[in-house]
Amino acid sequence: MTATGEAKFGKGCHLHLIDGSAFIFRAYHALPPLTRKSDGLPIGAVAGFCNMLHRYVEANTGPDAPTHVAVIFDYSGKSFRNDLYDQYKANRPPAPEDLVPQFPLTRDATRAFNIACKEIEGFEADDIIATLACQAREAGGRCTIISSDKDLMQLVGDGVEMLDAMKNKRIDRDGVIGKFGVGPERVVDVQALAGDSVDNVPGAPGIGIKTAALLINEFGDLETLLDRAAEIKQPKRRQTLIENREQIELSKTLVQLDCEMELDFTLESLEVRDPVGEELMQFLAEMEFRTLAKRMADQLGVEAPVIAEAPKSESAADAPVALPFDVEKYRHVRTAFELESWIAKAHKRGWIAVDTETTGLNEMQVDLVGISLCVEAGEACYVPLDHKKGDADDLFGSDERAEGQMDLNEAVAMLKPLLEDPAVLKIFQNAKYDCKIFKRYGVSVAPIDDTMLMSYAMNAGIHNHGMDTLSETYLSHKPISIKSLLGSGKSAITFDKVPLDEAVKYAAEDADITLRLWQLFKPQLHQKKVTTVYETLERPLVPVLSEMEMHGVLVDRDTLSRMSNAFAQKMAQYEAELHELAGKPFNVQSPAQVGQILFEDMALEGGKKTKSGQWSTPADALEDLAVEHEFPRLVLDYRQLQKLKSTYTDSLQGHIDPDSGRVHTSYLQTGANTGRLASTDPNLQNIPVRTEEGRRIREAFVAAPGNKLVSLDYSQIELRILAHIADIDALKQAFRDGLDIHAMTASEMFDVPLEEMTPDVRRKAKAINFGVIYGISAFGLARNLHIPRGDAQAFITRYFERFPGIRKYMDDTKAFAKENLFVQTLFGRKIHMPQINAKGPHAGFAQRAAINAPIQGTAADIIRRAMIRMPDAISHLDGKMLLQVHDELIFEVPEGQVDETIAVAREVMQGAADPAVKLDVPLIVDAGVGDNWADAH
DNA sequence: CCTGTCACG
DNA sequence: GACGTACGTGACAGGG
Repeated sequence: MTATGEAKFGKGCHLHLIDGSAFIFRAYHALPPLTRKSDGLPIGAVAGFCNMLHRYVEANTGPDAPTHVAVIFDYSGKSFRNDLYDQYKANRPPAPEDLVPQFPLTRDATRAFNIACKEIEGFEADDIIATLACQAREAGGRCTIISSDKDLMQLVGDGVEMLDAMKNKRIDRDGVIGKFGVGPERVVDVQALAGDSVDNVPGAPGIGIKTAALLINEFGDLETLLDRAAEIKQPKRRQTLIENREQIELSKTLVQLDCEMELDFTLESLEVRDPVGEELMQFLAEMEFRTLAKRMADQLGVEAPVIAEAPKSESAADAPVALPFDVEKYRHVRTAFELESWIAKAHKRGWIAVDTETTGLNEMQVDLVGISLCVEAGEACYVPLDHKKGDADDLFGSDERAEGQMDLNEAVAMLKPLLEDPAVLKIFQNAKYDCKIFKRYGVSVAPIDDTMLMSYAMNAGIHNHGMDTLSETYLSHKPISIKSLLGSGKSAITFDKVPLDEAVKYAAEDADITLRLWQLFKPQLHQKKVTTVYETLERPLVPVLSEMEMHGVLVDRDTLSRMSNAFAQKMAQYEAELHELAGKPFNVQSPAQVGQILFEDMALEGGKKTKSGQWSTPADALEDLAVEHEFPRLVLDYRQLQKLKSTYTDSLQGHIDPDSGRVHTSYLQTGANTGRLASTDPNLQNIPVRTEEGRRIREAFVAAPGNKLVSLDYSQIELRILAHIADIDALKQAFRDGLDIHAMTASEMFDVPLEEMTPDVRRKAKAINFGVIYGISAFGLARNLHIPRGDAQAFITRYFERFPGIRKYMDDTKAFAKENLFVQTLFGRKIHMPQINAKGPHAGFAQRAAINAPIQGTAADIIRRAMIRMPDAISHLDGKMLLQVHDELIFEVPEGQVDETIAVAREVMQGAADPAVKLDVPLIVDAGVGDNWADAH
């Protein structure tokens, strides 16, 4: 646009009138709830508004460019129409909270672009537009109204046209007739009759645009129609028009635009002006619109302003002011027709947040109850599929299906193509759970994103990653608690018994939250530099773990049952002996009672109390007493059996799935801050191995007939990583030479040649090696080795003399943690250490954790990489990866494929760091084979 | 629901 | 100078 000089508006002039409110609302709904980085001011609508203005200016430079332009706004508050009819626009919901502060900013934006900006108290934008359009027409010029508001159609004709900027469609006289069935001059008549539910214009009840147009065309105009209403043949219509004459006439005054307003400016003053570079830049800089500022600066040939990157904020206090949550807006999808529109929306958008509701938490057993979906923040639905009828009289509920539900199979069949569509991203909170459920219903969901894993990649060590925590921390919104729906304890119900209206709110909210978290987290992954961690270590692990868990491991119930009986017998025997020794019956399982007998009745020395004032009786304390007394020895033996029986032989039987006959653990991908997995329900990562009696429990973990269990484990992986990270030449060389690393350490420390090494010296060195990994302390080492603290300190001092690089690593790591509040693995995983600068007794704790985390975490990353590559690597074989125990992978393999599987899997594991990290030490994997886990290990 | 204890890497 | 300490997990029992 170029300035044309001051001249009278007239023939050859072309006025553009932009409906500002329409721009604002379109901008608001088109963009996510963006906020100004520096202070959290919502600016999404302003950003969209500016982009639209910019696009508008760009599009209007040709020969048909406007000579005059103005953006017209509604004056906030009531207009003269409210004086005529107090219900006018009364059912309009108030503007969204985060939009309100943006209204004045859009005026500023308009002025910054050097475009005339007009609003007048007591009038709506439409009236100003009408007045200006009429003036332009009378002066012999043209006028284009940029709006899609149908109220403005009454102005079209004689050089006035409308332009729907969204669809880039011009509306002329014919367009109006197409829409209203009458010419522009009669549009008010039709509107007066048809009314408008959006603006709350009453009109004539029962008469819509079609009928209104018919009547107006028959009678010519509204006044004639009302005067001759008695002639109308249809009795209903006749009666309506006669009875509602006053209301219809009022409606006409409401829809009739005012063309004769007094304006305090002239058409000429609206002449197109070029933007003033400095003013525009100042505004864009204030708003912190970097991209647009740069683009406009280039176009105008001025310097782009420097806009400082605001410090990244993480707490709820400066979280973005988002769209408020409104459970009333969530939809209950009852029919295939309705579901279809949500599916179409997802295809169009390219992503969808999904959440499943089920009858429980065990993915292998529970039934699907419903599915919630969300494509746009604040717009979510729930598709109930198998809810039961609530029945207040029946304590046990009813098995009858509730009304208002789609058929489950039909819904799943409709969703399957979407959930499997490689072009549509499916967003979950804890994807593994939902993917396993869908898998059981024949749907293989892909590709996925997972807000829980995103949070874990970004914030491990800062908070947990459950939906409640994430929602409260980042969205400042406390979700509906599942407890409030299900209750707790014995009287808890399952989700299929939850009334549909409550279920809709809860379930849809979960999908809404998931989508909003995703919108927030996705760009943050880059900012926090953990995209690679998320993309290569977290997301691809989901399908791998899903498959392992669903496959499960075969556990022999009879073996466990026999062991339980044997344990029970022995325990009864021990218990009798203990009661005898105590001289009275007591509960052996109660540490308090055991402590009382030991330290009060028997008056043994050295008893310590716990924080809560009870006698403390941990195993190592009893171990010391057991040297001289029978009672503590028996308590220890009893406790061991009790542990084995209750935690393993008894409870594992309860975890055998009745359908598969196998045990399906669940891995928590975000359970350990270091990157390790955790295993629950049951925990298969702590099956006994250290004692002979405990190890026999592993005999119950067996291979299916014709198969073997194969175990592959990394040898000394953490020490190898320490040697690499701390860059200790002697250790690295020892690993390259395949030496016994503990013996080598002992040799270095105690000046004993390798060939003269005694087991006891080696044992001490081994303890020190582990101590180093854990962030060694004299106290810890002393306790572990049962030696005086002074001796332990001497060992440590000696160790650091021999391996000064280790001390340097420890100091450097601590310093890095204190400076950055996190430490990192070799693969870029961040483990946050918020306590690292704490004073007092916590200080040492956090420092040792900081030393350990990069080592443990790097090992965890390596085995994750191996697991992610494993399914493809062994896809030509029939064996399956079943379990992971931190440095060990367990497979079930057909007998004939054992050797080949070991060869392939070993290769994958030993090469798992490549090519991302080139380790200075080799990774070595040991393998074992057997009919059960005890033999395979 | 919290604490103590103990199983694993 | 005293304090309290090996790192990371989960499950179970007892006891309020």
